[in-house]
Amino acid sequence: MKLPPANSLIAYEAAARHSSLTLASRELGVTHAAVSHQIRQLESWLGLELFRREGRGLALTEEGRALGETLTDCLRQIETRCRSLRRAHQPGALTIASLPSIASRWLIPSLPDFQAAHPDIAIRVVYAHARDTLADLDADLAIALKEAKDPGLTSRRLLSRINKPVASPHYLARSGALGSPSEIARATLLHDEDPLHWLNWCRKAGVQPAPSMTGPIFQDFNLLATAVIAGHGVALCPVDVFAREIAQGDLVVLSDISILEDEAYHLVMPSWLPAEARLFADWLIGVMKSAARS
Amino acid sequence: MKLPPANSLIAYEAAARHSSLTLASRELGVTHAAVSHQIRQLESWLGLELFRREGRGLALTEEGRALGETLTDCLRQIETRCRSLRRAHQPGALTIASLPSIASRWLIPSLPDFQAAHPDIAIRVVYAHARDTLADLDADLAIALKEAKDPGLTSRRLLSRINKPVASPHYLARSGALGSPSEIARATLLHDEDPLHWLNWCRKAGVQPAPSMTGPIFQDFNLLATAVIAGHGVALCPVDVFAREIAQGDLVVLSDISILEDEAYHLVMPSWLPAEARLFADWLIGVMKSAARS
DNA sequence: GCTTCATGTCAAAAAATCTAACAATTCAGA
DNA sequence: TCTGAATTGTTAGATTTTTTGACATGAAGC
Repeated sequence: MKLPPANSLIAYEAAARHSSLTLASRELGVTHAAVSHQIRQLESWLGLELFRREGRGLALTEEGRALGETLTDCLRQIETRCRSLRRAHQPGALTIASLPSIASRWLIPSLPDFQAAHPDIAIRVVYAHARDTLADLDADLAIALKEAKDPGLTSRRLLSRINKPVASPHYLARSGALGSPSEIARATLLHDEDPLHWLNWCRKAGVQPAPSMTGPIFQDFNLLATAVIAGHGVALCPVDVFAREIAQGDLVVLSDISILEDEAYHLVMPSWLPAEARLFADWLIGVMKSAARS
Repeated sequence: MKLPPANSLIAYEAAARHSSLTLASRELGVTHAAVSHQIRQLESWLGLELFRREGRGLALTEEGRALGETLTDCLRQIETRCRSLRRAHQPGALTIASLPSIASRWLIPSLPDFQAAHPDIAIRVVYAHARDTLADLDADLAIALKEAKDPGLTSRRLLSRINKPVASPHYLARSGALGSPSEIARATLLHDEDPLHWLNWCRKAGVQPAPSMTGPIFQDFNLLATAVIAGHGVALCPVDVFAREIAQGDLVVLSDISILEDEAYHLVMPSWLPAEARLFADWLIGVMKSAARS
């Protein structure tokens, strides 16, 4: 294998990603002069221009863009691998990043079972948001909405994200039965961060959204969950996530008209996993499977 | 992005690939001590052992193997990209590595058309063997038997490799018509490097291979081609490669019993191509397509 | 036209990498 | 069991590379 000087590749990758020597130098913790040198070195090794210097600011050439993409891809992959190895060495410590909904409804309640079976593995759970990637989170495993396409990462489907309107029996007792979409649309609608969800549902159900569309908006999904279980109104919830509450009659599904039926919750992890993490991943998938059966 | 020292990764990759510091140091053109240093550095950055030192020789730990694989993959990808960029800069010079059969039957005969349309692009054709990879060949494009699975490489199917028995009209005039498999099996069989091909064909046709199975063996496919056209005997040839000769009656297909019907010739290239190379690739695919139609 | 921001350049300083020589270990064969 | 060849480990010092800091240059915005 005959590669350009490795450090020049690192420097170039950062510079290409930022389209800026200054930002790259800041990221790398060196001066801009150092980055400039490294890039010169790479350019002279390749015998071509990677940037067009345009006074203030850099513009990537076509070749530069191509190289930058490859480098970003590959380095990110290497970074992911190094991270997971590094953590793997902390014996028996495991960090799981999870969307709040799955964390509070599935992960935390089931965790004691896992702990009982593997008391030597220390589990740490951190919140993840929909946009976070595994690398950002500094976690061994992530529960996310999107499958990872990055090579070096593997995804396993956990639960469907299919959303239907649900309410508590208490609320229904007060409001009267909500049989039809138009009755639902006139109820107190509880929103998560994205008010478009109810709007989409109404459109799909073919009903006019009522003025009360401007119901309470809950930043955290778990606040919404608490509110709907407490009987504050009707919420659009992923029914698989609330399978237990629905089975026990604490929540009632009001309609089979659904949104987000094509999305799903996924477990995202590096393709190579240390033993503890693999153990945990298999266990979690098992929990979800048996839950889906029941 | 937070990566270990880049040079230590390069050194480790080579050491892991060879399972040897000495071989790695030779590849990198440094002393073994230097490689040893780099690997120590990487190990201490990661906080784990990558090798178990076993007296003479190294044994990779599980973590070491995992990291080594990722690194080899990624670095190879980067190398391919750098190579193609480097060559891209040689203005208008294009190297095509081709299997001898395609080179002499399709590439060389069609090349004048391309040259006429693009007189400024200098084409260099080199021989490739079935086992060579694009990176080994130092070429912009390769015509090979296998699709490239390496990310960063793209493959396009060119021609089927389906092989059938063919002979020249002269030979048939001398030998009499060869209508049945058993008659073919008793003819003078011309072999390429792999005598198993005729054996497989006989098995498929349900006939006993004759003692004359020990016919002439031609190292280079083009020698075989010359021999069969000159009327020396019957050869198993990829009919698509000889489409022109067959259409003009210089070769006659003796049977529809075929071997290698699932294999194909492919054009293998980096996913990103300089303009000239892309031009050539599109042209070549066009030539093959129009040939297949006629 | 002046200021600001970003990159380019250079020599000197700092840091890293590498080498050379020797030690230690293993393996194969005498 | 001994010996020699092959391989890795270790160290201090030499070498090379990288980085810095200070200043220069050029473009965009006011």
